[in-house]
Amino acid sequence: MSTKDIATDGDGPGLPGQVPLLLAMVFRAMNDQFHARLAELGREPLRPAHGYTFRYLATHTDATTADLAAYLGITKQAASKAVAELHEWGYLERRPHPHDRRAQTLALTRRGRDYLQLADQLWTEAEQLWTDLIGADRLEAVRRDLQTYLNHTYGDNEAPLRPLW
Amino acid sequence: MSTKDIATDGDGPGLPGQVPLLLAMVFRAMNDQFHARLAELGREPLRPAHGYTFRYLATHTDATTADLAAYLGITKQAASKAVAELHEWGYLERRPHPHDRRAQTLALTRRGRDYLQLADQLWTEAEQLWTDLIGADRLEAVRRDLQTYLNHTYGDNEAPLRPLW
DNA sequence: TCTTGTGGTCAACTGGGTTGACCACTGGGC
DNA sequence: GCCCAGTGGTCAACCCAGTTGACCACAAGA
Repeated sequence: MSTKDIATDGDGPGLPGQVPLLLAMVFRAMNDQFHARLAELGREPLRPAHGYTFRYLATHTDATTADLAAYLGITKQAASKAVAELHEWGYLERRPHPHDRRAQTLALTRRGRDYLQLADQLWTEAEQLWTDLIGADRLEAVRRDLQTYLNHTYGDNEAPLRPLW
Repeated sequence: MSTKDIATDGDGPGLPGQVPLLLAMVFRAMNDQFHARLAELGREPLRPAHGYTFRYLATHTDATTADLAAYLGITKQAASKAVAELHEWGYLERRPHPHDRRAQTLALTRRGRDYLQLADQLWTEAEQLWTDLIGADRLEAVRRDLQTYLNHTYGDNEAPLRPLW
C-alpha cells in the first residue's frame, strides 16, 4: 500500500501518482498567500467565484449571465445571485443586450477592473516567490508543461477556471 | 490591464502571474478525470474531505478526530460528522484511545485501505497522461520544483492537503 | 483537590449552491 | 403573420457541508 507520507519530505524520485496532489498543495499554498496579502492590504476578500467572474468578463465582452453560468459550471440562478452581489457592490454593471431584449450584457466597472489588476499583481507575487526558488528558466518550463496538458485536454476550447471541491 | 485570455492559447512566453491559475486549471482537469474514472468503475464518489481523511489516517496511526480536524483545517464538529459517515460506511473504525478515556483513535479498515489504493491508482493514471505528453524527465523536474516550493513554504511541517475554495 | 484545558457530541444556524416554477422574449417552421 | 418549442432571467423553497454555541467527561498541572 502506498501509505508513504506525501508531505514535504522532499527528495527521492517521487511516488507514482504523487504529482496531482502536489499540484493541489502548491496551489493551495499560493492561494493562502494570495488571501493573506489581500487581508494585509485591507481589501475585502471577494469569494473565489467572484474572481473567476471578473476574469471571464474581462476577456468576454457582451457576456450574459447565462454565459457566465455555463463557464463557471453552476446554474444560472447561482450565477444570477453572484452577479447581483457584484453589481450591488459596484464591481460590474448590467446593460440591455443589443439584440435580445430578454438578456443583459455584463461588464466590469472601473472598480472591477482595478480589483482584477490587484489580483493579477498578487498572483504575480506568489509566482515570483517560486521563480526565486527555482529560477526563471525552470518556471517557464513548468508553465509550458502545464499549458501542454491543458491544450491536450481541452483542445481549442477554453479551459474551465472555477471552484472545484 | 491584463485582459489577455488565460485559456489554452498556449504559446508565447506567458503572462506574469499566470502560473498559479494554470496550476489550478491543470489540477481541476486531473480531478475531473479522476472522478470520471471513478464513475466509470461504478464506485461511489466519496467527497474530497473523505479522501484527505483516508490519506491522513494511512500515515498517522492513533490519530484522533481532533487531530484530523486540525489537519483538515475544519472544526472538530465537522470532522466528527465526516468520521461518523465513514465509520457507518465501513471505511474506518474507532477504538478507545490507549491513554485517554475521552478520546478514540481512528484507523482505516481493509475497505478503507482498498479505496485509498484505488485512488492512488487513478491519480497515477492522470499523472501518466501528463508523462506521455512531456516525458518522464520533464515530469520529474516538475515534481521536484513543486516539492521545492512546498519545502520552502512549510519547512519541516507537513503541507496541508485539503479542500480549498 | 481544584482549576483550567481538551476530546467529543448535540443543537441551531449560515450560505452558497441546488431544483422547480414561472414570465418575457426569441426565432424557426409552416 | 402565427405558433410554439427553446432560452434569458428571477423568485421561491430546499439541501447540505460547513459554522458557532453549549455542554459533558475526562486530563493534567498547580
